[in-house]
Amino acid sequence: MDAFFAAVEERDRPRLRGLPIAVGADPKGGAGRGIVSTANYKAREYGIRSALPISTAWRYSEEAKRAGKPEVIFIEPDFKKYSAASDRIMEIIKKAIHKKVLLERASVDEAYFDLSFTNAYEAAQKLCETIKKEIKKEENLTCSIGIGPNKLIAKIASDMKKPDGLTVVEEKDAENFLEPLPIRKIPGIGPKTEEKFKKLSAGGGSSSGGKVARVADLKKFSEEKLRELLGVWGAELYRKIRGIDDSPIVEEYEAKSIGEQETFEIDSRDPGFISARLKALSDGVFRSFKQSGFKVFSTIVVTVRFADFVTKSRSHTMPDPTDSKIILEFEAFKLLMPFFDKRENQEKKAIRLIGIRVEKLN
DNA sequence: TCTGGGGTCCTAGGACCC
DNA sequence: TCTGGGGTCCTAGGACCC
Repeated sequence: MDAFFAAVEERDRPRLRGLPIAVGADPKGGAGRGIVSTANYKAREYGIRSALPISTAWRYSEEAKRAGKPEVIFIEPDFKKYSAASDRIMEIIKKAIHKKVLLERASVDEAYFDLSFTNAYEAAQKLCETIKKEIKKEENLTCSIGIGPNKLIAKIASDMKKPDGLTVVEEKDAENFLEPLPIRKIPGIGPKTEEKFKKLSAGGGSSSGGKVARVADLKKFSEEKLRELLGVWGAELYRKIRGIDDSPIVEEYEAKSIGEQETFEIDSRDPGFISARLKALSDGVFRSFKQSGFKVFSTIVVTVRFADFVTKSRSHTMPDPTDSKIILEFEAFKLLMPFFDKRENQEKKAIRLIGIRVEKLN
């Protein structure tokens, strides 16, 4: 889906049509914590995009206002609404593919489906055009679709002509399609890996060659070299940049963990306050755990992020799996305690965030 | 710029077992 | 005397994705 959360809000509030919209944390007049979840395309012209601190987005909006442009509309996310829209969109796709093939809901606004039953790229394209039209008609939302020989190519293709795009990359063109792309376009290459390669020369150590910026540059590395640089993931990457991906479409998968975390409005050193928040988070996690249908959990993880963003976690695996809310709270509290201790927290740093998560679910 | 909240997967060291 | 090799589980941290 294109700018999904923002698009839903814009759709539901006709008076906002055409205005810059940022869905995310409450900006609180520039003092808000948190980030932008989704910016619509108008807001992107202001430099506002996903993951931008909401305080920065607020500043950009103020600057635009002074320049005589419309100010940004800030909206807090309504996940229930997006999830309901997502459900309806998935139904539209299911209907279009006759329920006979696999549909993987990769996230609230992203899905993979197997179009090989169409037997030809042209027919697949036709079907996707129908799906786009149907989503536009039923939900008044646009999406961008990529068609390719595997999930990797399809995903990258879907991003090529946003918004409202449809991109087809046939198997024979896959390698040529990838070569000119910045390496960041490969799912799994994030900011750190991009930086790492920027510092390397494209010759894989040889003196010639510029920086490794594009997939074509990455292809000069041997599989062994990529493995050395990135471990197991390096070997996968070697195949990915050649357009090879045999990951299957997975209809449903089981959760491996359930957790909640919370960034405080103001960093805190108050054990009473922090413990109370931990209890509230435990309650929430326990509720989700119960709803999930799992019967027991074995491991509890408590996370603490300090004011300087240094993040620590402590975990405990119990000898016997449990379904007890009391045990969850008690063990979480035991894991949190050391962070109030002088030895663990020598400078008595204030705490910015705490989180709790349960794992080893059964 | 000053960094959310929900997750997944990988790595590396240490304990422990045979 | 001073010590193998294979494997699993636990813990903590880090990178990444939407």
